[in-house]
Amino acid sequence: MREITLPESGPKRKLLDAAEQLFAEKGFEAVSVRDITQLSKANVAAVSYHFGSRENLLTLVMTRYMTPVNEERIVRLEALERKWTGKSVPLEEIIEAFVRPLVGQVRKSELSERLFYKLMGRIFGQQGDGLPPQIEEQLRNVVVRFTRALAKALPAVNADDLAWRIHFMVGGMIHLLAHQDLFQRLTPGTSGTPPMESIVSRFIRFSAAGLREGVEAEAPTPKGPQVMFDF
Amino acid sequence: MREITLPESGPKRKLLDAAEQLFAEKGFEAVSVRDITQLSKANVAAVSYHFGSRENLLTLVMTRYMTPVNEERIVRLEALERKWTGKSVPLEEIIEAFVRPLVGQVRKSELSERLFYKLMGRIFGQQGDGLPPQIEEQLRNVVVRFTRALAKALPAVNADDLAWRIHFMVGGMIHLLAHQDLFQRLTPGTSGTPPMESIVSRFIRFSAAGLREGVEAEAPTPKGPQVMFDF
DNA sequence: AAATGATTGAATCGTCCGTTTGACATTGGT
DNA sequence: ACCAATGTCAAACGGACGATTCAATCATTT
Repeated sequence: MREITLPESGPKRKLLDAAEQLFAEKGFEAVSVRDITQLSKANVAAVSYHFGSRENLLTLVMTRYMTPVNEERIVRLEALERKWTGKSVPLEEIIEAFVRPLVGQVRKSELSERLFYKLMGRIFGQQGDGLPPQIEEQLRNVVVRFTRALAKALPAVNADDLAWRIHFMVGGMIHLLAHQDLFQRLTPGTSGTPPMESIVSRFIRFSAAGLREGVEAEAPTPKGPQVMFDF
Repeated sequence: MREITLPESGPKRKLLDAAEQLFAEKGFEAVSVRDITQLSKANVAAVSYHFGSRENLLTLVMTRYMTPVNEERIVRLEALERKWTGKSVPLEEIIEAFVRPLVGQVRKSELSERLFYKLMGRIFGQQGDGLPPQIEEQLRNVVVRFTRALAKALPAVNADDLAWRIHFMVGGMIHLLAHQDLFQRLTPGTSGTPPMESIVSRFIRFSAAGLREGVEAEAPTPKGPQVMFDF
């Protein structure tokens, strides 16, 4: 699993951390290099000097966590396919392999949980314009691989239907990341934000139900107490 | 149902149409006043003259279809509650009342279907920062009303769970709008874009299944042929 | 201590932005 | 025909942007 190596301290690291924080808070287009250098108490020229250009810094921020996430997704999926050779992989485990890596990367950043997920959401939301080509390709690969796996897990669902259902699921995930905080403001009745783990668990159940809509034996999953995932 | 009145032709209308097109294509922040006036063959000063400021034009574009959509959502929901007084409103009909108004407004713009939905998706995606306060309030109201209705339709689902499931559903809808075209590039195996109507139908089924996940009598809906909605 | 290369700082470049100005053209009512 | 209101236009404004320059400073090695 490739890691993007960076100095643990120093001005370069400070710039990157500031950039991440501001990008997460205000979005990629709304942050100037002057904002970044001001927050990290560096000179305006620092970004050009250390990263070459604002654009480079931007793709570095985007790549830094996104690439490990996408690689872990593939690794997890392949592990599942190895584990269930012959048999079909349970739907919930596939979805978990898709979402879980996001939770796993959160601790590797200096950002708060809230900002980290927001940053991830913003990156995913850029799909179609503004994403570095490498990430676009990673995402395409991930979608293709997971679509194949889900098709195997749901042979009764026609290909077009399945593709759209995956589309909806991905949308739900992006929204969950980007607007986790907004959720509170819109639904004041609910109790405070639960830990991401329990939200992910809810997301997996929601998506699984949506994906297997209309399938006969509605759930081959044991209906017992929920210790299926350790969160 | 309030309408935003605008001249059917003239430079003001031309500016607005150009603005809508460009905002839909490139996003709100990526379009300059000069882009707009150039496309509509007007002078740079035209936007300031006719709309006061770029900001005003922006909120006008955002309000123009969004307000009717949100109002129609409420109207439809109230109609459903009248129709099913006493009984609980079927889940699918509530979701339809939530999504359908978007399809209804598409013909009122000069934009192609593709661009119109993209514009709507961009507006929804701005939630949290950059939306005119009036629209934020409309959305909050819509979410509250529909949450109440869905809670009645799904008494077995606990409030927190339901709120999150709605959150996921909304995310799916936004993604569907904003990245309808992206869907194709990511899943090349599928046949060409079906009409929005059939996508909406798929979305309703997906969301309904996700919302009622874990509920005992899995579907009180007739399992017969699908003439439930006329699309 | 001197020399060398890496980093910083202040100033400045050219460009694009939204908006304003003031001269000019068009229109419609009297 | 006149005038006032309305609309259009090229030009320019001040500001923010990303990037660059170049001298000053720092750290490391010799």
